Amino acid sequence: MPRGSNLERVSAFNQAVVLDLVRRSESGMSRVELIGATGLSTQTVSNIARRLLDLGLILESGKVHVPQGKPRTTLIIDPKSKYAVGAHLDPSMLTFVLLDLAGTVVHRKHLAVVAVAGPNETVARIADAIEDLISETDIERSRVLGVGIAAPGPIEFDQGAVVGPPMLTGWERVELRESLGKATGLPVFLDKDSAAAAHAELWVRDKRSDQNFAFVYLGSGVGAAVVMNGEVVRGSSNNVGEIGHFSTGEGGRLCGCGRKGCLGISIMPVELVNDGVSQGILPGPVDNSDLRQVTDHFHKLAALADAGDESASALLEEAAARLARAVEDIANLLDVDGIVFGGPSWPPVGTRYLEVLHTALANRLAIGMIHQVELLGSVLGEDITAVGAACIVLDHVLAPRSGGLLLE
Amino acid sequence: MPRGSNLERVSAFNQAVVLDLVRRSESGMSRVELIGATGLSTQTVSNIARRLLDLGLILESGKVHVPQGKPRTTLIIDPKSKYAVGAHLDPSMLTFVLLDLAGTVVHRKHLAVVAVAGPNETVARIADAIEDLISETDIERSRVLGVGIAAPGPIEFDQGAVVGPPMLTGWERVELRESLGKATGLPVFLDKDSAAAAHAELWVRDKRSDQNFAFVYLGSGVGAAVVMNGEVVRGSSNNVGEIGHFSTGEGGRLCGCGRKGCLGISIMPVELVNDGVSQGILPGPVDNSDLRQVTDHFHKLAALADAGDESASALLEEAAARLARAVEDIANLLDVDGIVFGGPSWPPVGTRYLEVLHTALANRLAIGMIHQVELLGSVLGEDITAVGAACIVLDHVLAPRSGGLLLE
DNA sequence: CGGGCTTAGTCAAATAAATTGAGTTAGGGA
DNA sequence: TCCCTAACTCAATTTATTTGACTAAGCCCG
Repeated sequence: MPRGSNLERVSAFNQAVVLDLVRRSESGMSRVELIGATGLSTQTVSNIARRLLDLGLILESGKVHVPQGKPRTTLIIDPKSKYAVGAHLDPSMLTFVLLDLAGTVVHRKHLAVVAVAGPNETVARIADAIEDLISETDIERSRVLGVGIAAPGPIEFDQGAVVGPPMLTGWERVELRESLGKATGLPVFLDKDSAAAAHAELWVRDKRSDQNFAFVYLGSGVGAAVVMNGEVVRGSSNNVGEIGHFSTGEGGRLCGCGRKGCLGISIMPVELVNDGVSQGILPGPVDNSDLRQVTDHFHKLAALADAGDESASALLEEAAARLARAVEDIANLLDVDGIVFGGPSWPPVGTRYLEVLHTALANRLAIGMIHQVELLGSVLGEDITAVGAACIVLDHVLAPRSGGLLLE
Repeated sequence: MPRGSNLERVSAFNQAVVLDLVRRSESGMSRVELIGATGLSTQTVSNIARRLLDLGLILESGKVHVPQGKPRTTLIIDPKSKYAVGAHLDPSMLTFVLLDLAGTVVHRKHLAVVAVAGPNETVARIADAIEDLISETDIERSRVLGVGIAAPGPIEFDQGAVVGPPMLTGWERVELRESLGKATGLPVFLDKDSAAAAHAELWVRDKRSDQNFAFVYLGSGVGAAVVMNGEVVRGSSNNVGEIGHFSTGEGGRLCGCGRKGCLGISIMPVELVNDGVSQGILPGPVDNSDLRQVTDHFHKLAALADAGDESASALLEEAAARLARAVEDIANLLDVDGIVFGGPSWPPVGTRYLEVLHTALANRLAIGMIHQVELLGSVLGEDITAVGAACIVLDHVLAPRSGGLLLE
């Protein structure tokens, strides 16, 4: 439904715009700079600054001397005013981070996933971990805005439920948002791991409203997220980016879906590790259900390749080539100005994959004649998903969204 | 840049929202209905309605009697108040339509493309055709808001230039917007054929802000457009949807890019026709550069298949199967709630393709367990692109865009 | 070292939008 | 005919941004 807007919305939106600018600026912003950046009048910015100061969200820090005239008063975010918890429910590991308003990780925590534990028990363990995470710092609980939790897709966003991630047995339709909300007493935001990672990336990169990129997420499986005009695209059910069965051209491993060369099966760590074992590159056997062990072996495989093992390199390069084919299609379809790669499985193989990607995609992109398409590894490491989950909370509460102006 | 908003913007936006609702409603809307649909207050809607009446854009038509109380006054768009020209620059044909504000085609015109004529001469012919299109009706020129022109991608949107469509020789970097603007004295909007078609589809379908669909455009080649939240996604350079080299799995024709089974080469009419000729299904030879002839033969091929010719059917079904593979990937990536097919080459093969698509994609979509993904043929026929080009003009001038609330 | 200049930012009044509440209009039913 | 309801409008109020006058804080220069 196309809905109207009103003054209250405008006010809230403008305040969010200003707060967001201050929050994202490395070293604070003066009121004049905000005027330039927002297009708002002097007085409006002055009023909004006053309001945010009263709310305790921002602080007046030093002054910046300009060649002439009165020095500018720098406004900075008060990092200690609000916090957000981010959790990453990965089949191989549970990660928790506590972020302050400036986006700094204040505290973090890891927990092993107990495969036999059912959802109920796991939710209780997550709630306990979050409780510990907060209490181990001296932060007042009331300053915590909420909990963001990232899980493998697909998800039922409206119900806040995990539907049945391939690697988590017994997790068919678990209403994570409600149960975790009850257990913690905090607002809970559930989202896909890839979408969370894209939020983290969006936070780290320059915030420009004209940002268009796809985020390719490598974890136990593969997923993607799409960022258009500086916002993570949500799709009709918040399940954008299910690229596990993307076609990667001819040949390849036989996928469970009955076809060959699906992207997921071509680059999943567990598959590469199994091939590595059967080719005698890695020591075996590997228990495929023990994802911690798979991850370790995957790191070993990458290390071997880096050390010059030809067979290990060949395995990884075949995977990267298939990834390149999928990325080419994604870039051509979406007309992005960059593809960012990240996720738990990215760091060990990132450098190698990027080389293959650059070579494979040179002159391959349809929009190549109009503009460049950058290929980048995320600067964020293995915590990216949990950090992103916390960013979702911060963004939801604080950030200006284009739809935020509309009524209802 | 994240920019603020102000009251003036809100006012203009709300007015656009109301006008858009009235324009899209089949039989008009009363003020109360508008209040419900927009979330605005009684008085605001009353004021906006007054303003639009004064501008002559809407009319008070009849009254609707409700069980009790004062009857509702129906507001309808005044179709004759404004018009827009839509042009479709296709390698095989030039199409022109004149749309009124209600979206009805008031007048249309076709022109053969003269292959040997260069861009300059063609632009002059287009301008003449537009002049004729308007003057052949008794519509005042001042009521024409502008000209939308759809061309095969990729395009340079900022310069309003066609870059070099595969089928139009001599059209490297032609600044169509400027030259046509000078020739006609009207504002010109250049866009990709697939994006234009998506605009037309968006106009015809229920306008719901939660619309998410991909439009697959079959013309001389293949393209796509993406609609998210009721808006056509523009990408970083307005070149979303270059899916000509999408991978469609194993095998297939050898593409000019050196790989097999690219989507474009797999379903382009010219390729299917050539195969039809070489297999003796169609009479030959066919001059591949004469796209009118190719189109005719393509229709013949479809007719043969419909008449029961096994070889013709096999050709088309192989093409449809490859299209299905690409569509699966697109749907999974974008989490759309539907895929709409259309474009000049769609009508003859639509029914047949849809059957194949339905069968091929049943149980194939990752989001299938969350929600249905509809596969639909566009109800708009061969004029869809030209109509869409005109819709772009109307939308640009009249429709509320989420970004329209922001300053600058 | 004080006046002039420039830039940053605030106070107060004006403006413009939506909202609120009272009042009017137009029908149906008892 | 009177009462009730729903649709709509008029007038006053609220709330946001904007505009214009003013203050604050530094530098330059005579």
